[in-house]
Amino acid sequence: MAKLRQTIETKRRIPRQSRAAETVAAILEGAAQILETGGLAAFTTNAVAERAGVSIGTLYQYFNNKDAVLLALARQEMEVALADVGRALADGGGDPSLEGRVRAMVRVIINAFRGRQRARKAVVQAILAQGIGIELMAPVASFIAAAGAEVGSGPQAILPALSREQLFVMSRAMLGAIRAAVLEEQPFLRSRAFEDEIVRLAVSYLDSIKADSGRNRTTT
Amino acid sequence: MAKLRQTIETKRRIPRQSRAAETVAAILEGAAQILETGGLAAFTTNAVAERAGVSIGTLYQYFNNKDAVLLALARQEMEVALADVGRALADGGGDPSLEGRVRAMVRVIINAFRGRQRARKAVVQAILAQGIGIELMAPVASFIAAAGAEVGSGPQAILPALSREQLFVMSRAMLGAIRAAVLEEQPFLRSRAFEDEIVRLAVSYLDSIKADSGRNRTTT
Amino acid sequence: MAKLRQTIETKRRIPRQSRAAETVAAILEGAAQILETGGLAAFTTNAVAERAGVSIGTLYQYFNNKDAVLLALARQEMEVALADVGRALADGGGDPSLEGRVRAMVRVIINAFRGRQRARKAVVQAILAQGIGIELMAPVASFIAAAGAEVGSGPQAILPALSREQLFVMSRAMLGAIRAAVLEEQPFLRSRAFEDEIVRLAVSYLDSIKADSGRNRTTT
Amino acid sequence: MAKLRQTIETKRRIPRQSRAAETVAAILEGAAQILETGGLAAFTTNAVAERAGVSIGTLYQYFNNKDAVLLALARQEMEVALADVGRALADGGGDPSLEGRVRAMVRVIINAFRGRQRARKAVVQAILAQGIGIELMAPVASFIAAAGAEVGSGPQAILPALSREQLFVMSRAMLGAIRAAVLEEQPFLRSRAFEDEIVRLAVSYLDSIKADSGRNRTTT
DNA sequence: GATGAATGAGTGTTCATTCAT
DNA sequence: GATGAATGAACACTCATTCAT
Repeated sequence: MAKLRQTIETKRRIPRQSRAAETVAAILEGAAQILETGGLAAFTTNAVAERAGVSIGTLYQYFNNKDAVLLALARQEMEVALADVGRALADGGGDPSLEGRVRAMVRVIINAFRGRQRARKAVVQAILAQGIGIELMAPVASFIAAAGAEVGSGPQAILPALSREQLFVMSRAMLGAIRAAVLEEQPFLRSRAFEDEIVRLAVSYLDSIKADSGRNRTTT
Repeated sequence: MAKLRQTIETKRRIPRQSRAAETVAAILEGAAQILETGGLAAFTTNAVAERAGVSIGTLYQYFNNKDAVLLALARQEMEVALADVGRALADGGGDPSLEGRVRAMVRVIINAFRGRQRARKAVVQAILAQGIGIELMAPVASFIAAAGAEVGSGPQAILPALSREQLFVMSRAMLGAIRAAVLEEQPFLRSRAFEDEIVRLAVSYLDSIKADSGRNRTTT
Repeated sequence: MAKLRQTIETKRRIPRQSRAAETVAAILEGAAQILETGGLAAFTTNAVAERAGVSIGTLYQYFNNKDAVLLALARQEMEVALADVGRALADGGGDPSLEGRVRAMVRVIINAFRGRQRARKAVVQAILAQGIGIELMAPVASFIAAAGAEVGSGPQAILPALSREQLFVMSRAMLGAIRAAVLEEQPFLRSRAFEDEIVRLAVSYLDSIKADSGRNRTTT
Repeated sequence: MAKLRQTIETKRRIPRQSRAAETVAAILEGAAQILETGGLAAFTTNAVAERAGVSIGTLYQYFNNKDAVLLALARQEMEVALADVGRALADGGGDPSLEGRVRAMVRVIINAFRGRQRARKAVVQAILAQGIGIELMAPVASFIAAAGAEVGSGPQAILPALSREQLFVMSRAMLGAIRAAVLEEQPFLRSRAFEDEIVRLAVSYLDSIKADSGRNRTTT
């Protein structure tokens, strides 16, 4: 990390050829594996290159510096997670009620944190350690905001539009509770009781907002 | 950090004499200042020793390794924060209602994270980066649990006893949201709107539990 | 060399103790030996440290970076050379005439270039490769200027004050010719004939200036 | 540069075809531009190839290694400079007197060093950094020697034949002074005053030789 | 012939830790 | 007990060079 001279710029080489694309994929996979196995402490460029089966020079042909690898990995994971959450919110896994959708999302998030736990943890930490976190979170936030708005609009308009702070509190509270359970390796992580409480947290919060909103509107 | 060869063991020297205690305090203060000024990247043992006004050799006379310094700092901060939270929950800062107590606690936590923001952020990250986080969080969790139980019991029993999962979800959700705001350096961290939403989160959740509990009891 | 972040600043540690002074001396001696043996290409910090009999860490405790070592070596050599030239100019080695003084200086310079030829060459090149050359040359130039003025003043005022360009041309012409003979390993380097020609170059040039000066003054 | 394993040998490919010749020219032009823009530090084979608009593989098809490119560039520049000096000495730019010819030559040399100053500086340094300098200088020296002899002989024999040492001292003194002005980036490089002094240096030296020579011949 | 992806030895530099004084 | 000079393993990163396509 040290003194990263060239921050997030263009990658040294834009992979046009299929071989190059494979190489990039291999490096990211190697990076994830290293993080998973040894955490951030083991995440050295040489280790990543070796695990990826490429030379250190090749790694640097595609990534400006160590952080760029981490950042790319973070983006990749983000996108996958976002798509999953999006699907969950869209249909609720068969139960289109507010509770159904929230419950589907909770399951997705728990599972997201289960695979490659350490890798994700390391990525999150590393990202936050720099200023980049906020930038990366932006799409997540706007996505959830959009999804929230969607849930809250339509014919039976379940929800009013959420404020910036409300969006933040709800998303971070849920994520925080789930992440803590994962990191602390709580035995009830996969239990129905835990899932119920997360859902209760979200639904009761949204209900409270709706109630307030209604009161404000009909104050006549 | 690197290859920390000796994990958390016994400190080399237990400060019994006043001068020794002062030295330890100076080192921890130096550590906090370094973290505050330059973040985790600037946190080197040599820098800490210099800022503390002691030699590097002296630092190693009181701390086994770099991590031990970080850990000691984390413990120190924890204890202070815990005492503050305890006081807040006990009286609600003048408003003994449930909402009053929750609001008082939220303020305390936010403020706890506010002073020396960067130092705390760095401590949190560093602690999480190792396995130590869970161990350190344990007393906090149990404290909040105990406090929660206290709030929920007694003469006017505002709350039913919370289940293990409920205590976990509530405490971690609140802490998670606040911590995220700190780590992401959200501008609304100190705003009334943010505080309101945290309070809403906690109160609506507890209300929901109470409602359920009532229904279960008086099956009507 | 690469991206020297901190240019010429304060050394990391100012050697106060005798041991430290010895270490610095050992490093500079090691640097000179490495340059002498393998030229600039062999001049790596690790090689210097090893030759000096210290660890690489110790080297960096006294020098900010690779260039700082080179610069310190250059300064050291400069000072020695300057003192020698100064003595030669002062007394002419027994012959206080202009020619006597110039001849004494020529001998000193030839000898200066003979010892550790490659080391000096490398130092000069390295110094010039950066912007530092001019800065370093400044004291040399002013010294020669002062010496020249001294030679040219006094009772029998042999010389008028030299202009900036005249000082430059005379010093560089002499140095250039001698250096070329050294670098090209000319067989006549130590011959009387060569010395005579260098002296002729200097003396005839100075005479020409004196003649011009006289003409300008007495134009009535 | 590093460990140049294969020194100056035969080029891999002698450009016989026009396209090949163009490629070589493009590479040398690219090399000059890179040196001019970023100095020796920026002079990497990849950078040169890219600037030249060819692939790195193609560069290595025409040049054995990095140094070969530098050497070829140096030779090219030398030849041009030599031709210019020859013309200057031949006619003196209209003033066929000794001073006229010398002045014409000085101007040519200064101008030779002026265009693409940084590129030339880098070439000179790089060349000197290896043992190649002497080899390359040889033709220059012998050329000037021949020219000097020519000036000093013939019908109106302005000069006696110069000795080996005299030729050496005169040519190297002039070149040395000019080169130093270029390398040190002296502001007066293009000034009339500087040119005057170089001319004075050469003419006064030659006059001194002539005077001596006359004295020796006509002991009177 | 040309390409450019891949290589990997090598370099400068940091910093946790030790131990002689 | 305190000091701080010394240590050296480890790391991020570069770039000359090769060779399969």
